[in-house]
Amino acid sequence: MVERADGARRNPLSRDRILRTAIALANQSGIDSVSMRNLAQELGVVPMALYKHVANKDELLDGMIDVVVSAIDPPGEGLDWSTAVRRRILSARQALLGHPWASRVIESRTTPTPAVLAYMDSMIGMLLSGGLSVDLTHHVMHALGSRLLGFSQELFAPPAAVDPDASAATARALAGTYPHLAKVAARADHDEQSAVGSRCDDQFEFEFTLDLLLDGIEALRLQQWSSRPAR
Amino acid sequence: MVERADGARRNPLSRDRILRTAIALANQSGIDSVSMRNLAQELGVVPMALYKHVANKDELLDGMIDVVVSAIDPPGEGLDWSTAVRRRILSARQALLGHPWASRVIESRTTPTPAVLAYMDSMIGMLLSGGLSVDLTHHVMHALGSRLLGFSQELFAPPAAVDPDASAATARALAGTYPHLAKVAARADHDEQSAVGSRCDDQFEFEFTLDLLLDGIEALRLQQWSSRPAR
DNA sequence: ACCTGAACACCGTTCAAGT
DNA sequence: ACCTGAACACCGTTCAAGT
Repeated sequence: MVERADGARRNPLSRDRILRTAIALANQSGIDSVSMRNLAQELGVVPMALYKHVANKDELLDGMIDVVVSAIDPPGEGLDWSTAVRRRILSARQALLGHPWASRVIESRTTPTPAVLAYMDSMIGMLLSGGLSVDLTHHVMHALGSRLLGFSQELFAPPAAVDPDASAATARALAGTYPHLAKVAARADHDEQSAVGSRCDDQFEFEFTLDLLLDGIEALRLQQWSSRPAR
Repeated sequence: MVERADGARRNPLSRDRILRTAIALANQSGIDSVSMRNLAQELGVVPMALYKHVANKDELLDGMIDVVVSAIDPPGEGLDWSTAVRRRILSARQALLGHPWASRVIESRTTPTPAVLAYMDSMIGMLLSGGLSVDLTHHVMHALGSRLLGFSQELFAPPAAVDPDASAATARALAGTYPHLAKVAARADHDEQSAVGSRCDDQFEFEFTLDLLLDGIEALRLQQWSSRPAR
């Protein structure tokens, strides 16, 4: 048989190539299309070939997460704690924005991956060196929660692009059943002169909430707040 | 054939019975065990029998959510907005606490269910009648996000009960790689005199964050904050 | 020793055959 | 008209057979 330039030969399978292909596949076709079988086909190999580089699907998902999380900027230098944390969280948000599957996958893990642990450790370091007590830092980590990684924690995924006519009709119908909701949605729509798609400025909402939390935390730090009575 | 007391006869299949069984199954064995086939077996019917009462699995999940969300207390009367919202969110948290699968399922839906929409509408009503502007209310709904339904938005599920010896060993190992994390975790552990299981008081953390947000929002209301310049 | 096809135990859902 | 067994197109993973 002639030594033809088959993909496997020119581009041997590796954990790195598997992860990069899996991420590209998830970005393009959604996380549900990342099955071992489908991914193998994408790579031009038999499904079982993947199992030499990843133990199982969970390890594949962990690896995908670590690639994404590792792309978050390192802490900035010479900033007050609040600005430094703010910038880093916004960087995390940017890192995750191109990988809409990532937040769901991260949340589904029962055990944090190394890159996530390293990120959390670094974040805690920023808080401590910013003058927050160990006690306050602990509660702040809980309060920021998944927002640390840039999750918006909104309740619903942005509704896919909708037919304007249909959405106008349903909007009218909804206004009858959910008058308060319609009132707020109408206001938001009006301001952005969109039809009824209820397009919110996600970046604004994210920063609004983040600042609400950071400002509250800074106030607690200034008053030397503690979750336990001083002795 | 004798008229025997078979389950199907005494207890005919209905949408309600399907939903209640599905919820019980999810509570007991986890949401992954709620498959159409498994659920059917639990009910003593053939899988296809379910499809007469629910269109498909998505509709089943929507139904399960609505049952849980409908159990949240209605708004209290005669309270200031902040207290009323606080109580209701804590009630939502209680309602969801017995259904650990619910938050993940709610987040996985692309379209909100009727009960969730009704809850959100009611919450918006509470904010508006509490004196928040439509503009502020809009941003507050984003800021509270899934917390409105009692989600803690923590990053990782509580680690399942761990072997103390093993966890002590890994804790020492982790302390080397993640020193800041270990410092905060050790402090939290010490205070609760637990071993190294890192048992946090989830209720305290939830209320801490909720109050951080509500206090910040009340301050914005008092200063008549607006996301746009007054004209 | 390495690789992989077939198999196992699942899934949600369709569809045609049976009553 | 109603019900349901078999089938379809998947899944992650095991395992034994082939090289």
